[in-house]
Amino acid sequence: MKNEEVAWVFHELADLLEFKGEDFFKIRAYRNACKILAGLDEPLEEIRRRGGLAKIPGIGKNIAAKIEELLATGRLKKMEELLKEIPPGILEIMSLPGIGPKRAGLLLSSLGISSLDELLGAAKQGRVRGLPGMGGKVEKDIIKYIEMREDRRERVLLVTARDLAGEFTSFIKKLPGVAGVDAGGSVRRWRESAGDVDLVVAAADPRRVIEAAAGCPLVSEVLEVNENRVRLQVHWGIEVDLQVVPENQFALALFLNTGSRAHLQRLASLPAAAGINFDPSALPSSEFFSNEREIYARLGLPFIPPELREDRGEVEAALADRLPRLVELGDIKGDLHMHTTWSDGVCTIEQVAARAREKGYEYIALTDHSQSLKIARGLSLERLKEQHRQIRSLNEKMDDIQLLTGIEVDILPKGGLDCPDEILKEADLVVASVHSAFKQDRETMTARIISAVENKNVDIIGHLTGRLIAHREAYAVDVERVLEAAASCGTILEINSSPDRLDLNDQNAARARELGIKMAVNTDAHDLKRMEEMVYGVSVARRAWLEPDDVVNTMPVEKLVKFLRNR
DNA sequence: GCCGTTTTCGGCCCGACTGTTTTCAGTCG
Repeated sequence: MKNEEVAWVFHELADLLEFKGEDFFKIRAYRNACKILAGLDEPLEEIRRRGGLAKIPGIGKNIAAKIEELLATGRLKKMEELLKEIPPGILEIMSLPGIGPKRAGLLLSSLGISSLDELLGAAKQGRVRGLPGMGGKVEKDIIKYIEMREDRRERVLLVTARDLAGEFTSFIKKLPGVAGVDAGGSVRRWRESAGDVDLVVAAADPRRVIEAAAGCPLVSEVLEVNENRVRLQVHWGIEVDLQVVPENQFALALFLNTGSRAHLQRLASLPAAAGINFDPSALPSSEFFSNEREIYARLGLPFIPPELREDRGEVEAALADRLPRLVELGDIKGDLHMHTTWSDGVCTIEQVAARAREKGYEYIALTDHSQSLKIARGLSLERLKEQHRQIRSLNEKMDDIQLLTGIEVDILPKGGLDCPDEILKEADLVVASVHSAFKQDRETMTARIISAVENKNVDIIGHLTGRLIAHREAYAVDVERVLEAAASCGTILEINSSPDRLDLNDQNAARARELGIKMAVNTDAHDLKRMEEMVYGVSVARRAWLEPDDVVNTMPVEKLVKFLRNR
């Protein structure tokens, strides 16, 4: 079992216990374990082998034993017992915004509702309003959120699609007769979510590859087969579309498969495109290309990176030879938004710094939460000062990486920041973000965020819109007005790399670039594993046409420090 | 359920918002 799968069991266990009304602290211990396990960068199997499970901070004897059981049997007795008394649909109901254990319990006991379908039906018949504590608004929200979920059921986060593409690719690669395999489609263009995973395989014998692929342990069902394509349902709730082509058609197939449709249509309209069939079903073609560069050259164009292939002006830019030199992961020299055990992170400053050094970063900023965010153990002013003292003293001991003192300060509901200016002034770097009162009206929220943009001590605005992809809408905020304010104040905007945030998104980041705003691509990591998510933020930057100069954390350390000081 | 140099029990633990109320329960981050 993978770490994430084990972590997920504890997440569900916590939900079930919450439904039962068990002890708050016990539930919190499970939730905490879930967070810790998901953040480990060593496989649990290995930790178990050397008997280290109970030594993980936050994992005690009981949870360690449950992990053992899961790794050994793939099951958890306690979980199975709970599921005997609680219908599994309850977990889905509880995951709706505004529905917690109490309301889920009430729905079950008074209306016998134990699935989203039943709940939707009851809400539409107006049977939910009238239950104690639930009125028309709750009922309307229930309908809204369930329908929203159904709309999105077909798509998964990019990170999930990429993980799946990776696993499937390595399975296919090992098959005999396979000369190459790569993912196309939205996965290759790094769109924020994907409807399926498109794989292109180079092999002489399609039937053999298709048969073997259908036997991959990830596959739950074969949906459709023809002579060189197969559509497979995978256990992760997503489909894989596999196309097998002869090796000399691979580049063209991957190109056509990558899309987007709009990009291909735009290319097809070029005079130089005469003779090329842009319909993927026209393969095999009579023209051969050994790579995509040759295809673009044949069209009279320089290579266009997949992230740009959206028909947002990239073809015109290519024709004029004015494609951007896109920022790359290798350009990133540090991470400016990270959490440690001082607030809600699971690693110490030393652990984070050591990993950053391994990654070749020149600097990192430690930005733990501010005092108001109690749930994240936000730092009191005293603790903040103490942390900054520790960072400075650690800094003196390390000559190959610079640790910047920082804070992620809350932007308070009424505007203003959760930390006095004289203290913010002392920090090397200040990220300001909204973490409360998400439902304020557009005017209030916009003014609130602009108040932070205009504060001279704020360097970066964190995750500007607060959206969680497929889970929570952005706050009602007039992004354009905030961007204008940021442009005029010189405030940096964050591209948060967390795969469920990606906030700014590509379109907002592109607009910010037009306005001359500098951006910072940050992970907001709470553990070592999430430090690896930088690549997702970089992908947003690339889709937004950002060059290294647009991104402040491509600067070498001296330049960055000077830049921050002179802002 | 976890933790501990004040250590094997007792502490961990918050405030704001929302929709429903007419004084508050439930949810959330």
